[in-house]
Amino acid sequence: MKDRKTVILEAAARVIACRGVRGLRVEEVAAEARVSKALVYYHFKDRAGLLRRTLRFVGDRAERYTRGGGPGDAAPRGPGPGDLAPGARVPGDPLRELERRLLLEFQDLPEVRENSTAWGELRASAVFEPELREELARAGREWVREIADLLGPVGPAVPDAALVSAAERLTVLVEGLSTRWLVGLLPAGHAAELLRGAVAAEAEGLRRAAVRTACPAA
Amino acid sequence: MKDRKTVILEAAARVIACRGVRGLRVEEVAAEARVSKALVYYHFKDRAGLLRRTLRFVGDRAERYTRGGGPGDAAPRGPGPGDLAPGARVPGDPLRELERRLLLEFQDLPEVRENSTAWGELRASAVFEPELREELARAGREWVREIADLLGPVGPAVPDAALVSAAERLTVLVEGLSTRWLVGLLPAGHAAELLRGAVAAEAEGLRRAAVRTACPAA
DNA sequence: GTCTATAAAGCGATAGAC
DNA sequence: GTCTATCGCTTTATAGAC
Repeated sequence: MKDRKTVILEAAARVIACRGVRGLRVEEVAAEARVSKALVYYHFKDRAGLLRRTLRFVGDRAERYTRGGGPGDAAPRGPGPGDLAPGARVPGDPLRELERRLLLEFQDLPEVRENSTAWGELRASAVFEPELREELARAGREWVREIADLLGPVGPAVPDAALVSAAERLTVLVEGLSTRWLVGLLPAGHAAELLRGAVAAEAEGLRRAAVRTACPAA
Repeated sequence: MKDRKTVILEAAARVIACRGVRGLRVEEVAAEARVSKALVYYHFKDRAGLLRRTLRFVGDRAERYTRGGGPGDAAPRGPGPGDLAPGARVPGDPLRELERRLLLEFQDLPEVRENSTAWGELRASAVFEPELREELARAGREWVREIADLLGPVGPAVPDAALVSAAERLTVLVEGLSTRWLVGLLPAGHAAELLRGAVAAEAEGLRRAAVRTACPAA
């Protein structure tokens, strides 16, 4: 049972996806949600409030499709092999699992495009609006932590700092590729290929680091 | 002898650096340049014209500090070893030269910040404004080509496609790191460290690719 | 909670004098 | 080329009825 407030948030997400944060007009959101302008102000106080809540709303959705899981999710049906038992972590190559996870950002689904666009806008806007930075930083840390954990199994005894550095590079790269993909400068297939190359390069680097840690003499 | 037109362009670059492309107000540019609003319209026709010319102006400046060169330049005094004879290409390790080149984007100079900010805005805006894409694509291709050429010397007989892929990843990474740096989420030192790690990982990957090309049996 | 109507402000753009 | 003054549209935000 969707209340009007949620309807407005979904509408705002769609508007941001095609006009950008700074192109968002309260009136257009109201029209998209089929409510009056005044109702938007009633629920969200002002334009800035609407923006804040929409960004959080979008962030919550991203967690849903990102960690495959709960019922009712938009099934993250990656480009990989066939389906998996629900909830089962992919057993095979941990690198493949990591790739699959990162490639979710390039699914051509409306929800994914909306989320990627909104996050791109958030990043870009944060350069000029300091109050957006904390949320951005928090989301970034979680995202890096998740990827670092997925990187762990590539080899035994890799120092955590190295995992985090590699994860930081990979997440930054995914963000950049995502922007280019959204702009239309980079087909999803090419983005995927570049990403796989980076994953391979980072994994190789980590294995070498592990060797140096294990036997510093080498 | 700066004419008013140039003064206005410089003012516009500063305004973009602290308000963003989409936060730019013609009136603020006029005030920053200490001229009347009408004069801005006289020289640039309308807001869009001002934006176009400012972006080109900023792009030209970037080439100046990026390829070290002509007289009167802001000397690109990197964090590396001491000065070099003017015009001399660094002779030593080609990887160091590449790193130096990429690290120029993190110099804490007003001009560099302004340029990075403006390009970040251009990228972000292009998601919603298709007419910006061509210039973005052209600049991107040149930048990738330059980095690919710098990557060439890491090993003999590396296929060009591999160089281009690595260069694409590195440029995307630099853009992403630059954004985080501008936002204040990432100190320049940490950005430099991550970048060095990526350069090392990519170089190692290229060397392995070269080996596979040379003796496919391996 | 939701609407219609309207106030108030912001901002791009132009007219016309010098 | 440069200024002052102003027009007119767009957009945010509020008042007040239901």
